[in-house]
Amino acid sequence: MSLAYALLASLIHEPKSGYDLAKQFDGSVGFFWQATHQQIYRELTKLEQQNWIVAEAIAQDGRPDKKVFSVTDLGLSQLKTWVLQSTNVALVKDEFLLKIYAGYLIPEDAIAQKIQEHRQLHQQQLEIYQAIKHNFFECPKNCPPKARFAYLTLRRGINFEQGWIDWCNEALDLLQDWN
Amino acid sequence: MSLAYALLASLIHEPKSGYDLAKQFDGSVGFFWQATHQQIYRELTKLEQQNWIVAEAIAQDGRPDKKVFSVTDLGLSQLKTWVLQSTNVALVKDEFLLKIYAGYLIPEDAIAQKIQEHRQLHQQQLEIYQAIKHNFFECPKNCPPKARFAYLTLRRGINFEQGWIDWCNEALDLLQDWN
DNA sequence: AATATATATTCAACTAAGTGCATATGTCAA
DNA sequence: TTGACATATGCACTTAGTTGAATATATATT
Repeated sequence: MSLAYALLASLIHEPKSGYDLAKQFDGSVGFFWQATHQQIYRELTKLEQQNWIVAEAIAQDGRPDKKVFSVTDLGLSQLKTWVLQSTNVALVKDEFLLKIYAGYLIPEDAIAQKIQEHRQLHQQQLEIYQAIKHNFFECPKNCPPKARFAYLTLRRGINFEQGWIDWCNEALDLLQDWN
Repeated sequence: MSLAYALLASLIHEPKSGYDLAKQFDGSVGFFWQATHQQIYRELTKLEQQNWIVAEAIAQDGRPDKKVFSVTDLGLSQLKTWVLQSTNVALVKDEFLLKIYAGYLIPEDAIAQKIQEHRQLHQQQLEIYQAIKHNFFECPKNCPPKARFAYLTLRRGINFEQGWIDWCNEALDLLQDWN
């Protein structure tokens, strides 16, 4: 359902093939929406039938042909309508928190180790975001509007990862404190 | 897949009926895992067949009978095994961020309003979490281990909501600044 | 007396999403 | 010259999740 709009948002940013979309949408939309290539090709077929997007066959020398999709006027107006609609807060579905909740069932050093591993994963993601920030958004004020809004989502990514790291540190302190 | 373990984690905390589980699992697991009552009853049937849980029929005066499920030894060991397994970082799927990403397509005051609405929703959730904290976790050090781990998940909820509120404030400032 | 709300469970049908495999073409390196 | 990797797309199957309704009992409200 939202996948359609995620694809439109990515394609309007810049036209691309299903293959390109599958590679994490473009390393940008992919941070807050993902889908397998199966889902993407299926959805693209649907969107093309509805005339929300059009395909252009591009012959490539060497590589197989690709179909580059662009958003139509109809697709653009559908996307705008959707963006303006009210949005519910996304539900959190997090296996890790489920495991923390049941953490009293396993040895304490095992749970501490899990938290440390988790912190490292978020640390890595934070570094990715910070690299993007320094490479592309040194001065977001000078960026065109399109990039500014992408920057806002990046800020949320940084905020999110830092939040996890802070929580991991706090949780490890509390575990120690409780001993 | 994880639903099974979410149910086990909730049932081991305290045995309950499908109906109880459906009411947001118990206002606790429900903050980081959700399912409809359909999904829950279906999964409970499966878990009972596998002998991971057992049902006890409770006759109630007035109300219809209910089946109260408890986790078996087999179920407990399965849950423990699962908790110890490695966990990937949960993928973020967030419609709101998708809309922010495409925010340059709509008028700026419309997007600012969306951010304000979003901030209010997170503010409300934060207040819920803080009320739980003050009512049940005034002194988590004195709580039994089971409650301590629930407290850790609550801390993450507070951290998460505060993170969103901070981001909303920052985003609104940036939008103003860019004008 | 009728309506709404809450408890408690289940069936059927559907859509969305994910896994695995199949099929092409071509590059590059061992 | 075989094997690994990257591009590029698609089908079939399975599982996960949603929607809508049906069934049953009891309390509270209007």
